[in-house]
Amino acid sequence: MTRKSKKLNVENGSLGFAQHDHGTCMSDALTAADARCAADGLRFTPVRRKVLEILLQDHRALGAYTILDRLREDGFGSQPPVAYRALDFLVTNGLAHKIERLNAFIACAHTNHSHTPAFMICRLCNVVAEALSSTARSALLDAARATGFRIERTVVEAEGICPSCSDKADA
Amino acid sequence: MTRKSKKLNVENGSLGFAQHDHGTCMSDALTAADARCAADGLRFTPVRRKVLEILLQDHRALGAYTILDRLREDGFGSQPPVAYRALDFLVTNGLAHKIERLNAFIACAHTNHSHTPAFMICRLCNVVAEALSSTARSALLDAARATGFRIERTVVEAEGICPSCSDKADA
DNA sequence: AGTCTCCATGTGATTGTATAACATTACACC
DNA sequence: GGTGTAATGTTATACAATCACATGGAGACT
Repeated sequence: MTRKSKKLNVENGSLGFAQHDHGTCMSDALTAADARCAADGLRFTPVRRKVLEILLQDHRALGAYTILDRLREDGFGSQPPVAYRALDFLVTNGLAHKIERLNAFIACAHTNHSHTPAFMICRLCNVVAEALSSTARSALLDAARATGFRIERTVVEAEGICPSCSDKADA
Repeated sequence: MTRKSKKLNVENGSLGFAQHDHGTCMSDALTAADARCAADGLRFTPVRRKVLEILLQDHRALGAYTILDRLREDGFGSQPPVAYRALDFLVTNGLAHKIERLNAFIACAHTNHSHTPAFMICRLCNVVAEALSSTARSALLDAARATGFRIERTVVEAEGICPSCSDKADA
């Protein structure tokens, strides 16, 4: 119910909650996406690539209209469907995820594995970390099986305080 | 958004997708809410009570504007904040939950326990079942502890096909 | 070559979701 | 009564998502 700041912004690249080499992280992800699309016969068009680049630039979740603003700056179409269609492509093909809690999107951090991700969202700095949570999912599957519910998709998101913000608060 | 086509009365039990006596279910929940608010010194005002009644009437998740329409029919304020503030009160005090996947709200099915709920959402009939999934939560907690992340809230939602719709499809 | 089709993109408009900001009223308490 | 706080009313707007339709380009095919 609480919405933090208007537009989500960047300060330093942080994947998960650890520092990393952002340059290679980004180019690696892009080449992986290239390979993946080539292998599966998917068209990795300029808009789609650009949106993925935007998402990779900071590891925070970005709202569709923030993405749209950046697309416009780079000369792409400026109407909502441009962003939403690209995002839909990326999400459908596992290159990005939607964070339902924030109505926002983030680049996938584990492009290689097919996975059902879980997210940890820091409500102070807006960093989002992606975890591979097969355990949480199997727990859900058990609960579902008991009632005969057939799961097709799962949303697992935790909101709280990341280690870095926790340290700052202690100081 | 939320479809209303189907119908009203019985469909979803407190756990799983069983039938139940909706009349007593509803009045029980309301008296429980009364007691809870009295005990905690919370003001269960007419708008808040009305919104909870609306949510209890069907066990589907309702969008804020659907709720707002019904409030208007009953002579309450008709602007968005009226609904959102009441919903915020109900969610904050555990009398209702927000389904992030649907941007919609549902009455709590386990008012007595303090719990971290998990939901199963049928994408065909829109019924939402609330499960008490301590297991899924503990799995998340483990993942969080490993990174030093401090969880304050969790969102666990599964989307799929409920038993009832599954049976219809087989027929 | 041509042209056909599919898919992606561009654009304008609209609907749905949520909050900001500020005025006013109801209530508890001294 | 007066004062402080919580709740409500109201206007306006920001943000999220989709519809509908027009355009254009890449590949397939003859």
